[in-house]
Amino acid sequence: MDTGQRRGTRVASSQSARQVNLRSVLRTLAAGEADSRASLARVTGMARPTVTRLVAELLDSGLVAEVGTGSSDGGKPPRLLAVNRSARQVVAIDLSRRPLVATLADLAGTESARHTVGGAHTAGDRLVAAVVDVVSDLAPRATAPVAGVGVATPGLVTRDGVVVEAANLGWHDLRLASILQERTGLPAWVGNDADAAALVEYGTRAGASDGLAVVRIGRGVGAGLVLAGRLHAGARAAAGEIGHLVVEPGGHPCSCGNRGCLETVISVPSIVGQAAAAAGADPAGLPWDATALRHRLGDEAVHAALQAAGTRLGAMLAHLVAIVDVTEIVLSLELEGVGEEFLETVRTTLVERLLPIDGEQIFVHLTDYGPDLILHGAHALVLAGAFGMARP
Amino acid sequence: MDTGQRRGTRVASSQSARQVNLRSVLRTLAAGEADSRASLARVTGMARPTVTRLVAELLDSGLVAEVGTGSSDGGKPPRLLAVNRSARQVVAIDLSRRPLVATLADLAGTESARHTVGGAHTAGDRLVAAVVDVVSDLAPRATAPVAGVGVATPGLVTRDGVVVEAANLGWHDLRLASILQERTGLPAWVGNDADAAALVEYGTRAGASDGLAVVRIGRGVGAGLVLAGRLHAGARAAAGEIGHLVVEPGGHPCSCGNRGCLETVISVPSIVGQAAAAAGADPAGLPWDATALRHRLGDEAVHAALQAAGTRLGAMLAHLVAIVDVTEIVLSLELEGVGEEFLETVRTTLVERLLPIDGEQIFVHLTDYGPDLILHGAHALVLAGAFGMARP
DNA sequence: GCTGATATGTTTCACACTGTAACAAAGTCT
DNA sequence: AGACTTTGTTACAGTGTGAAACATATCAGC
Repeated sequence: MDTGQRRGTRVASSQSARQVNLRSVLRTLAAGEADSRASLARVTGMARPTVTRLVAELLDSGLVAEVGTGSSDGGKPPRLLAVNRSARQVVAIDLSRRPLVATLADLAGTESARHTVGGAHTAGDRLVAAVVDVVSDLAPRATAPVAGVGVATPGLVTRDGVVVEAANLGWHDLRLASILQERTGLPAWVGNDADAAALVEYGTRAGASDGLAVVRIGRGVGAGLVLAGRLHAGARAAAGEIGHLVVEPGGHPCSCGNRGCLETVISVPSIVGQAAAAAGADPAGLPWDATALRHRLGDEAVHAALQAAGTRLGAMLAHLVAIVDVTEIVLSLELEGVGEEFLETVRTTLVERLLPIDGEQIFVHLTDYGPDLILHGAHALVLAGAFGMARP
Repeated sequence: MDTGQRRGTRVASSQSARQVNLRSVLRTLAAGEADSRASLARVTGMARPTVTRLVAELLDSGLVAEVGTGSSDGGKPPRLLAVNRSARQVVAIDLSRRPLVATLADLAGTESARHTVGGAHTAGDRLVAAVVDVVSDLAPRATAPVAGVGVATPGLVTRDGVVVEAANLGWHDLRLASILQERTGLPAWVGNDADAAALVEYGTRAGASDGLAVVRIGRGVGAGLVLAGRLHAGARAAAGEIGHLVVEPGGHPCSCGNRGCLETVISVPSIVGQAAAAAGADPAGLPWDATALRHRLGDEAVHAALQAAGTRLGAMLAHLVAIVDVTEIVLSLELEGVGEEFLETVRTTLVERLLPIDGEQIFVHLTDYGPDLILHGAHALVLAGAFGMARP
């Protein structure tokens, strides 16, 4: 299959057309939009013999299996097809956490191994080596062919897997995808952490017809966008880098040198800090857990801090919706114990800031993946790159 | 050629592959990236015989012509090829102005006829009829085959040419592209006015590698986005509809019922109104011309109003850049006589609101097309739809 | 001025893929 | 049981690309 992550003029030959059709069949099957050769032909618009041939190749490779016979509809009963999710395995790596987390899983995301490696401050070449090592360790344990390696990392990442800038990891213009491919012999896909998160949410959220945004709020703040069914990285791979957008000129100082960046208002340390300040407590060492904070600082202080953050987030999301027109927004909040109340604050502000009709159609949720969101995103990078599959 | 404006699973056959390659050749030639069969083969990656065949078809259709012989580079000299911009004509219609403006022009945009038709309040079915009429009037005057009709309209427009909502024109869920195609017999492309503007600016701005935003400021405010080389319409065709985003909660009342919408701060009527208020004058009947306003209201009042609008616009653009990461922004301001000073205010705010490195790489210009920007956009809709040509 | 080298453009042919038509297979309905 | 329907396959024609060889036209060097 295609190793993905190239750009530029691509020639259309009969062979490349075949790849397109092959992916189309696999994607349609994976999405559950068809379950037999005949229904595949109807859904994809291809002729039945063509589908037969493509399915034959997928059966050969093991990616698809015949799983029984369907009920007849007045004629010969169809032979049911399904993607064999255990036919390949995937190495997924989440570099947004330190130590990094890596898993070996099948196509459905069922884990068979998990590693957490590296000190909290491993960076630069040593981090590259650590990544290569963990792949070299996990890949041989696979009980099925390994489809590839997916890496989700903070920082700016181009479509072809070059980490333009990841200050915290000490990486600049690092051709990570190529390096991994060379040193591990496996195809590799590298993406920004929020982008990867957006990809996996896009694949699993029913409502996300062709657009979705994921907003990650942890130490920093970042967003990932799927627009028109594709990851949107931006001209400089900086799309969704909203953490250091100044939303309160003259506000609190930020690590970047400016004042009033979004991160100074809605990052988890900021929220915790606000709550501590309201309660007159020392912010240091406080847990990233709203329930625990309420016990220590009192309901009111925590509530006020969350209100402030939710309002600011809602205003930012209103801008996001007005500009790119996504209808699904998924939040990944590293502050535990935050629920519906916070979401309501966000939604209320969002609606207030948009035209009434506009705001009503926007859905804001919390992610269902919890802290493993990015890891699943790394997994989804491989699915999308190697098979064109949006859903796991 | 393809009538464009469809969506969904598209089958890849050898014939569709040929269309892709044919467009690739034409686009490469139109962009000036190649000028002979051999150079086309190099740039597009196709084999020389393939290029010869495709070029033969383009020569047959008259779209491309042999324009001479190039200088030899140690071998047989190449036979130079060029797109024949007078081989086709295009009907372009701008519905953002009342009365509407329609032109007949060749592919380069050279006009051979121009009509302004309809009263200032023509709407609904009568406006549809007026559009059909103007096409029926212009098309027969063409001295070359008409490639199609391009319509740029305010409101929400889907990719397949359905006007979902255009309140001022009295249109709701109007399948305008299909209607025009049926009643005029010509292929038609319909797009949002700001989107069309973005398309033509994208085609002609050298700096816009793969992303660009056009922000239109007139009676209302709207933006058009080209992302990753494609028009971005959004999930509900509402991308770039930033006019009624609330940026000053509790601010001035807006026609939409809310308060503090962006339009209440930076639309031309708002700017004029602000200047009038500062000078203690009656805003009614004032001209949309900064120079004239300075004479009537004094430098200071106009300067202050422009400063306020420029600052607010800069803040909005900072959000735009942080979210979608475009590096080129083109402004279309219907207030005459506004120049570099205003742009500097916008740029300064933009840079202040972004990370220093980020802001430096963003280019903000005024459009060079003046009031005909949207008309050229409508023209570009046809070029893009019928030929896949980004540049006129 | 002739010869070899070089780049352009065309012809010929093999190869790959899709779609149509016809057919076999395995059910349902009357 | 026989007609009908739907599924899946086989055979073949049509269309398109690419590789190799070839014709063509110029430059460079002797």
